[in-house]
Amino acid sequence: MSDSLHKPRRKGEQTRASILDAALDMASRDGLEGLTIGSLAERMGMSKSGVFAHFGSREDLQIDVLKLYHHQFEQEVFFPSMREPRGLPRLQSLFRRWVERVSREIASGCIYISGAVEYDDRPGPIRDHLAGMVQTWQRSLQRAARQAIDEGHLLPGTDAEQLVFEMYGLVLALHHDARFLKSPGSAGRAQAGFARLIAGVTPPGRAS
Amino acid sequence: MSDSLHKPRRKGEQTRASILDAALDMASRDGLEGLTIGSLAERMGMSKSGVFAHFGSREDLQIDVLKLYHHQFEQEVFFPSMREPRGLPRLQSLFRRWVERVSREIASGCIYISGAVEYDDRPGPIRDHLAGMVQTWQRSLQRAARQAIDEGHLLPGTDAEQLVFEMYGLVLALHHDARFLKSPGSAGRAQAGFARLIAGVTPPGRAS
DNA sequence: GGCATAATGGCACGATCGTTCGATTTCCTT
DNA sequence: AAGGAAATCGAACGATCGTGCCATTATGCC
Repeated sequence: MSDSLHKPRRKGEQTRASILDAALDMASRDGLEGLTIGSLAERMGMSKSGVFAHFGSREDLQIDVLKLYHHQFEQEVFFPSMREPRGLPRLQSLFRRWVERVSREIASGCIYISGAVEYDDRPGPIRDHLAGMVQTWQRSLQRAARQAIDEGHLLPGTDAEQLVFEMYGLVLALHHDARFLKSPGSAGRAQAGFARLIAGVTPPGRAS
Repeated sequence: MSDSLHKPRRKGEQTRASILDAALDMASRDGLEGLTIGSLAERMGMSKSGVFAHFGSREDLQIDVLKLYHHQFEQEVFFPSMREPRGLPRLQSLFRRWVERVSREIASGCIYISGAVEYDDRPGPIRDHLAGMVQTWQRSLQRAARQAIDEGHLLPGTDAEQLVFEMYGLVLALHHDARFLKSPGSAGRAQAGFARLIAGVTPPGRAS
């Protein structure tokens, strides 16, 4: 489970890593703002100050959780898709892996999505980090879409930003319906929506 | 501003109504869970207990805020659209007024959307009320979509639930990009996405 | 204009929060 | 094995939260 394959020279570093793992899990469930040092310490079987000592402040802890989430997201969604051939295959892989990850996260929750609501009106370093990560992700999708257009996989004149806007909407709807409304089949709906979205901007005569 | 056109016989009723107005505004900004009796009292220029006395508990206050929001949403989006001719015009009116309302709410926020994230893993009466309202709204959209199919405005075999899933996604993306990322032009993207969505399930040869 | 009643304020309680500080235990190196 | 550094604990602080209780003020009817 632990994503820390770094050298655990000191013991404190590996406890810190396992604290971060637990914090990420709790923040996925209750939101970054719902992450509390007391409950985190209780889950770790440590004292509050023992946990606290590993991070300069709660805000630093939250930011570290954010960075860990970003790292996992990259490893699971972004990098594997970048090994797909550029153009439509890569764009499709990005979306498919994204949907698969969010679907698997239904029991816990996606921090990019919950964080967007938690920090949409709460300025500060956490919001800045989060917004930067989300924008990075959206720009990656836009770049893949533009490449698909350049490769001739999608119709010329296709609006890449509009495409990504609607892709993001499909994942948001998936997260909303599956996690909040507990509605089954949402992942399929997201995939179906994406298929129709792509079909609308694909030159005639192609196989998926 | 006050949505209470009810007879303010007692004075307490109208202060209660103005408290609710302020509470709705604050909850739109900071979320239902961020709504605090202390700050609400400060904004009203009252004591905490003075505010508290109007509601049996904070939870009751939150639920009343929810009901007020639901009422306003109905008045502004649902009822006016129901006066449109059944079928595609009504469905389009529902979406257009919905987008317009969420666009106007960008400075404050949509409680249906923020609440979905806040209460996706927090059982209780608030979640139950909220989920009921959202499901009611989705079912209204589905009914309008089915009627549009029955009227022949949309292709037979169109999946109404899939249509509403994607409509909801467009509004979620609008809320996300506009409110969190402060990205301009999101309302236009939502409208464009809806136009494309409808065009895909419309029989050939029609004017909007 | 008095009087019952409603509306509001003042104050305190207990819980929880992030954070600090000093003592104490555990680790790692030589 | 010993000693210094790192890690952890225990207790407390101040702030904020929702809530209960009782006194006080304002309201509206006869």
